[in-house]
Amino acid sequence: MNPEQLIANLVQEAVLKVYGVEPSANLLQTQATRKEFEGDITAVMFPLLKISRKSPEQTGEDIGAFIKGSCEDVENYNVVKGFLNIKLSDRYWLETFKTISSADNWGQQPETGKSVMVEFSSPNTNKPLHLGHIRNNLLGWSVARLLEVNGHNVIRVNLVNDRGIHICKSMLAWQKLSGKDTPQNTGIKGDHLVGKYYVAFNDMLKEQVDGLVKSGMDKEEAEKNAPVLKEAQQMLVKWEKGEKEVVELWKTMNGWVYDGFDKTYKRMGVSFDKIYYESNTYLLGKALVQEGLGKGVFFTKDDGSVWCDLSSEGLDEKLLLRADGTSVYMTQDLGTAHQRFSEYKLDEHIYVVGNEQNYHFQVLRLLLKKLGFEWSDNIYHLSYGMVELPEGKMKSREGTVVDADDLIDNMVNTARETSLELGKLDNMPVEEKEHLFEILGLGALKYFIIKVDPKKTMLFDPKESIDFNGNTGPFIQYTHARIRSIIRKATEQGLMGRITDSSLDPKEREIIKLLNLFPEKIKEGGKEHSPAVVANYAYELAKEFNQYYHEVSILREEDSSIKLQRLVLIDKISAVLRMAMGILGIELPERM
RNA sequence: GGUUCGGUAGCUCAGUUGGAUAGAGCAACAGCCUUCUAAGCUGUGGGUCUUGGGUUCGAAUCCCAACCGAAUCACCA
Repeated sequence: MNPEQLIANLVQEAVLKVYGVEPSANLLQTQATRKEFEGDITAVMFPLLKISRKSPEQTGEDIGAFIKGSCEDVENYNVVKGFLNIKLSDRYWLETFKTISSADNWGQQPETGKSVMVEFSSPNTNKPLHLGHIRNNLLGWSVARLLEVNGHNVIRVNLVNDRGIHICKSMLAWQKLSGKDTPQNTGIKGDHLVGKYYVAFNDMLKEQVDGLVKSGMDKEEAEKNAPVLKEAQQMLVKWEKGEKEVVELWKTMNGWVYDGFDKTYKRMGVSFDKIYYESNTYLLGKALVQEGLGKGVFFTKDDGSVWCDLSSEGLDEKLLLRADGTSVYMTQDLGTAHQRFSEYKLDEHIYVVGNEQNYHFQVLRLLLKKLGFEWSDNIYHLSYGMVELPEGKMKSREGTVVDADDLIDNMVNTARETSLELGKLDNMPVEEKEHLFEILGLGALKYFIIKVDPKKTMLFDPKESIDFNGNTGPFIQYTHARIRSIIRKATEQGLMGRITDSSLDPKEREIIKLLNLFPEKIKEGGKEHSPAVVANYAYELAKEFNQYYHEVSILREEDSSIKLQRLVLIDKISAVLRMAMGILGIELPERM
C-alpha cells in the first residue's frame, strides 16, 4: 500500500480509538517528511485538534504512541510542533522495493480502453521547421507517450497546412528565379529549398513596394498592389480552380518539403499515425454551419456572411462563412473535430498548439457546445508559450528564427567536441560514437525544452542549452551510463541476483521512496498534460543516484548480500530512468 | 478596453490536495580524481516569492485589487 495512504488509515483508526470520533477524510493530511527531520511520512495534527481538544504536541504524542503499538511497520515516531513524523521499518521499505523491482515496466498502467487523439506539429509547407516547432513536437510526443503509459490508446496526428497564399509565394518565386532547381540537383534539403524561395519572394515584394513608395504611392497601398503579390493571388485562384500546371508544381514542391520534414521528424524521433492535409479538409464544416443556422445559434448578416454572437460569453462576434460562402479556419476546425470524433470514437482530443491560438480554441469549444456536441468538453488545448531568444523574439521576417535542423546539428557538434575533449571514448567504434553524439546532442536539446512548464514563455539561450553540467539531459544520460557500467561488471562477476533482506542506508531509503513515487508522478503529468513533471523527476532520481554513488561502494563491499541489494537497486534506477526519459523521447546510452 | 496566461536568488527554472527554516542548476568562491566513469560529489555566499489587502492555526500556493510583462480580440491559418 502507498505509504501515505497507510499512515492516513492508521491515524484514522487512532483518532477513533483514542478520541472516540471518526475523522472525515479531509482531516487526515499526510506528506513526505522533510529531509531535516527523522521519519518517512508526516501526519499533520492541526486539522485534528478540534477532535482531540488538546495541544498539537499532545495530539501527536497520543496518535504516535497508538499507531506505533498497532502497526509493526511503524518503527518509530517523533513530534515536532504539530507534525507527527513516522518512521517506517526497513522491512516495509524492502517489501515496497520488492514490488517495484518485480514489475517489468514500473509505472505502466493497465489498459483503460480510452482513445485519445493528440494533434501536434502542424507545420506550413512554405518553410522549414523552427525552434517553435521543436517545442511543439517534443510536447506532443511526450504527452502522447504519457497518455500511453497511463493506459490509453493514443492516435498521433499532424495537420499540415499545405494550401493558401503562402505556398503560392514560394512557388511563384521558384518559377521566376529558377524554374529548375530541385533538392537533387542543388543538394539542398527540400524544405530548406522551398523556404529559400519563400524568403526570396518577400525580398522581391519588399523591393517592389519600396519602388512604388518612391514613385509616390502610399505604403499601405503599395503593399496591396505590388505586382508579385497580385501574381501570387492569381496563382492561388488557379490552384483553387485546379489548373493542371499550378497543381503539378504545388505537388512537386510540397513533395520536396515532405521529404525534408520526414528527415527532421525522424531525427527528432517523432512520427504520426495519420497526417491530415488542409487541402483535403478545408471545405469541412460548412454543413455544421448550416446546422447551426437551423438551430438558431448562428445568424446571417446583410451581406450574407454567417456569424456567431459570443458577446454573452464576454467574447466578440465570430465569422464562420464569408459573404461569398467560403469558409475560414474556424469553419474547418469545427468540421475536422466533428469528423475525428465520429470516425475514431474519441474520448479525448488534445491539440498541441501555441498560446497565440488560445482565443481560437476557446471559441472552438464554445461553438461546438452551442451546436450541442457533448464531446465539446473533451477537447483540450495544450497551449504552450513562445520560445524566446536572448536577443528578443523570433520573427521569421527579420530572419531571427532558429532553424530546427541547424540547431540540432549544432547541438550534436557540441556534444562531439565536448566528448572528444573529455577523451573517454577512445576505444569506442566510430559508428557507436556518432550515435552517442547524436543522442547526447538531442538529449540536451529535448531535456532543456521539456523541463520547463509548457504554458510559460521560455528563454532559449543556445550557450546555456549546450552546457552539459547540472540539470541537463546529458547529466541523466551520464548517470545511466555509469549505472550500466557497474551492472556490466557485476554481471561479468556473476553477482546479479535477487534482493536479500538486510538493513537500509538512509540514502537507499530515499531512493526507494523516490522510485515508489514514479507512478504517481506520471499520472499527475498525464492529468496536467505536463511532461515537465517527468523531466524534473528524472533529474531528481539521477541526482540521488550520484550522491549514493559517492557515499557507498557498490561492487567493493565485503558483505556480498549488501552488494546484491545495491545492485538490484541501481539496476532499477536505470530502468526507471529509461522509462521516464523514454516518455520524453530521450535515449539513454549504455556507455559514454 | 475585453479575454487568456505569466511575475520565485544576478541568470535559467522547480516548488505536490494550503503545512515545518522556499529548492535545484548556471555564474562566484573553497575543497575532493592510486578506489565501481570527475559530463560527478561536498561546502560557502546569494530571497520583501512584484505590491497591498483578505480568508485561517498556517499562504509562494486560495480570493480581491493594483502594478509589470506576454499572447490574442482578422473576411490569415
